[in-house]
Amino acid sequence: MMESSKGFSSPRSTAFPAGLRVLVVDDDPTWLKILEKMLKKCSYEVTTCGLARDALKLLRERKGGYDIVISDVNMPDMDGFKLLELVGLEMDLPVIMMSVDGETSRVKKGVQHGACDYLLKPIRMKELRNIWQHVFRKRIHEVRDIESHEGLEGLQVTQSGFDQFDDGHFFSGEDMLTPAKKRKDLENKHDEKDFTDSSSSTKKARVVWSVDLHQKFVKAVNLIGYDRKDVTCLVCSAEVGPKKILDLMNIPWLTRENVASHLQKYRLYLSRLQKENDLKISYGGMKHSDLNPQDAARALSRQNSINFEQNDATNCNSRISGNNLLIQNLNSKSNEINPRGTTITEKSSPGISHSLSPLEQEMKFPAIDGITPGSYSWREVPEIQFHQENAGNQPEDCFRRVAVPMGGLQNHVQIDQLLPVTSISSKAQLPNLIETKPLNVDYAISSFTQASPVKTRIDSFPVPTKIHTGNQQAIQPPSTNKPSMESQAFNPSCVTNLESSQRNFSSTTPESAFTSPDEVLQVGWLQDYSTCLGLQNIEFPDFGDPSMVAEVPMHLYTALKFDFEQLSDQSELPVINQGLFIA
DNA sequence: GTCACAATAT
DNA sequence: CATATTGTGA
Repeated sequence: MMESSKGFSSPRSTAFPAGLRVLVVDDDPTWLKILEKMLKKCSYEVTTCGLARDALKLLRERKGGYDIVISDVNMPDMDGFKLLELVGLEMDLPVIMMSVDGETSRVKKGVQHGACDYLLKPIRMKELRNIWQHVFRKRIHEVRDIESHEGLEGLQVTQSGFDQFDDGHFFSGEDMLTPAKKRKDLENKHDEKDFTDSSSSTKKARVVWSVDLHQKFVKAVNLIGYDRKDVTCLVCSAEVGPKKILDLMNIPWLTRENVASHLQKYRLYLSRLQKENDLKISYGGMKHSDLNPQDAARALSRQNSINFEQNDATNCNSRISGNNLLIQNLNSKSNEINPRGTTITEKSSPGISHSLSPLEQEMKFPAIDGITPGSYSWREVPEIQFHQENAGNQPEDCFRRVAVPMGGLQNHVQIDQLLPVTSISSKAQLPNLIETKPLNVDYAISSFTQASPVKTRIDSFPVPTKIHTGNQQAIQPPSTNKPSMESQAFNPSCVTNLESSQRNFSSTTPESAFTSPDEVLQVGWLQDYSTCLGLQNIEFPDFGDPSMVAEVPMHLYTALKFDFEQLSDQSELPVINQGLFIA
């Protein structure tokens, strides 16, 4: 820290870039001279060094005596990369590498291993003039890190995996396949613990509103307005505030802001639904205007807690079923349909004209909407799956198996930096596998395996008993990482169990249940809290994870869509209609 | 480029 | 606390 602070703070007199203390290392005296001259022209404070060894010595002796290092790659006494490594480990200074050739692999290597820049000789003034940016950038990161120092510790768990390179083998012969975009460095061991760590820990963990988490959220809301008749209303009313919800949810790591954000999204979602409903209704001819729906809802009275679920369930069905219908409606009755709130409105959809477009989109994807990563319907997942099962969709089947592993991964918090390469690869692979080789589950799984561990998500989802042995951790702080999931993920038995459990479920509740609107409602009801939630969590954990569901191939969605259309057709969600907020 | 989401700003 | 804006990943 000392070093960083003194950084450019010392030359207070001059504007920041000026006085930047640069250490230049190059075995070629000529270049050394040239660089020195150029750098001085930039008003930098220059120190030159013909030997990497000496440079290192200087750096060690005067910790914090330099702001940045510029080093040639090819040097007799020590490989430039080695110097880079040591500097990175010991003082975490920005290092710029340079060489005459721009061989890609070499540049790559330099950057991968922490060089903040790689310059090719001949070096021009303008390149040097700007090097201060690296110091500045680092500085900024430091500040950020300090500020957001909080709970991240636990999160860093998986970190880059690069951490333990401090021993010499840092640079093995070839390039490492994983481009560490940012150099994560070394432990702060050595005295100077500068919390600097600049590059890495920069990002904050994002809260992922998994189904599970959302359920807690909903529950909390219901608790607040127990006597309310209509949840939608409730949610949108002021008495529900984020603070209260947060308290009721009782999830330590969650912040009020998190809840507020989610609430906002949820409200938006509800309002959107309402609109859809209205449209549908009017289209259907039943001038809606009221009642039945309300009454029904009222009947639920004290169970309004359930309303939520109900609503959701219903909505979901309607939405799904509606697709085509709705769209048509829109076209004919474009009325007030101003789809979403202002925010979203702006997003006029492509091709389609006027106000319809936005809505159209919604309608178009509703089915997907719920499944889409991050979007998860507020509760319909299980049903969808259901139909899939019935449909006996091949790919689906496969998909499910593959997906299972992830079910346990429900994550509430996600660390951005980690995902990069791996997560991508896994995603890329899965779909293909599913589609092309439906039967080759093993293959899929295995490949998945490789990817998944890296995927850094914090597992916290109460996994189905059958699959996972009990749900030890209902909610847990981001800090916990569950290695267990890995093993679980690939345990074949999991798959089997899950499947059977699903079967059971299906037999219990025949698809017919979904045929009529009422029934839909009932089902939703039945399931309500204990049941519904239970089922969701226990029976269909895999579907609980949005990310996983996301892997479902498009055609599947399509298929589903149809199913639902037939099943619930005009079903109007009684409950939903209720005065959704604001209206 | 678009979209949804969550974070953050107002 | 509500709502608008921004940043980000897909």
